[in-house]
Amino acid sequence: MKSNFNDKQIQILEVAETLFAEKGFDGTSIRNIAKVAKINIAMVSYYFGSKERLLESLIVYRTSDLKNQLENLLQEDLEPIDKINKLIELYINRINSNRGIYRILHFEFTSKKREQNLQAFSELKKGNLKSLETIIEEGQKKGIFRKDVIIPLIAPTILGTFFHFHMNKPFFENLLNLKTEDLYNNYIKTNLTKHIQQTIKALLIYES
Amino acid sequence: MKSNFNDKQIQILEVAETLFAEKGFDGTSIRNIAKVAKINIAMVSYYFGSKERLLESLIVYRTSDLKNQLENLLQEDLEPIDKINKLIELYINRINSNRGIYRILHFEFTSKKREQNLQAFSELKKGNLKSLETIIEEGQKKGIFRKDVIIPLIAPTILGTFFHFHMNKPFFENLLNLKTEDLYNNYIKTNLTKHIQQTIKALLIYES
DNA sequence: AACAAAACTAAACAAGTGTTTAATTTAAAC
DNA sequence: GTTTAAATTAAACACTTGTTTAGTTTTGTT
Repeated sequence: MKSNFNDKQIQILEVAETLFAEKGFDGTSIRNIAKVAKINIAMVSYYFGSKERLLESLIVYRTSDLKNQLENLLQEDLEPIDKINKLIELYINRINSNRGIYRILHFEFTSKKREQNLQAFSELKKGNLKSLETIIEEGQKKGIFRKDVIIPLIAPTILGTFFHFHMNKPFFENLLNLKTEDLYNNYIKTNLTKHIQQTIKALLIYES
Repeated sequence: MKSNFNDKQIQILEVAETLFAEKGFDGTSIRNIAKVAKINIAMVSYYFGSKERLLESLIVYRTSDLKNQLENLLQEDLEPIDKINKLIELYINRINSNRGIYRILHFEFTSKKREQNLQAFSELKKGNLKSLETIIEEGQKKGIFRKDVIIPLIAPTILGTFFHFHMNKPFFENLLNLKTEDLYNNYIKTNLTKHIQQTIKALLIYES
């Protein structure tokens, strides 16, 4: 699918992404965006209509291909537990390399202020949940996964663990001695991902 | 410990808590607070000095007694796994009935804008982690808990799961048919808490 | 009752907000 | 090369922001 945005729009969107992620939607002004993107302040209204619509465009711009990635994973010929592990890796990787937009989604679309624009985002989440459900039910049929787990709560455990870690970045950088950005990213890719995989595996396979 | 705030200050703090939680710090104006609290707009500056200092005061006002609760739990005569379960219950309960301030902490103190005020909050987190560590090491010594878990990542799993659930409240209300506030709260107290306890137990006890 | 400190108020302040306007420059089409 | 549309601009718009000021009212103390 070709992007519907031209170069200038993309330039604005990416500056907006950084600033919204850093200082929040309300904490970022159009003049702020314009200055960093080196454009005139009227260009935001010209291209996107309003600040609010700029945010909507940003979400469309960033979340359009996750669905495909998940569907491809479902088709792969793997054991359920390996699919789960791959799904976790996919999620963490994707969110971690698109921190900006996910931080924004996490922040802006949970406040009462913007409940309306929620629908597209909600559909995305429902689709993701469906994928997870398919994999787990597959494992349950095969007798590998326990059946008394609450599937919709597994997503919060996967994503919540990552987010809570990342939201407290300065705290964990200090605690775990992750002095450079590389060390921090590496810790996420190895230890944190492993921890989440280990947790979900234990939850799904453990028999009391 | 007697509160350092007088009635009027507490009145302002509680209105600020609700509004900050609903619309964020930047999304809430002093005039907004003043209107809801039915006070003059100058009173915020008069009592707290500034909007920023009002936020600081709010955090002090709300997070002063968690430490004691945790220390009492540590002293109780319980099996490690029961202590863990009780700790999870304590956390969820507490955060759930103080949603406002924890939402604010979660939102405002993870952005670059307010990294300075982070210290007191960081100390609180370190203390909490220490408590969790004590319990888990006790279980490991007794041979009940596995030893290859990364303890600092367990807190993100507990708190992150709850937060991610709560941050997506409208989504889960819809998905799980929790039409009233009571149903939603009850789901947290029973199913969500159970899910987290089950997850952590599986993680700590599971042997591959 | 007289005084002083605290509590409270309306008004003003300077600065910043998102958006619109009208004019100008650039690019594309013929 | 002229015409037409798109892109870009500086300036202005009306409004909101956090904070301060200079009073007034209330409260407590002697």
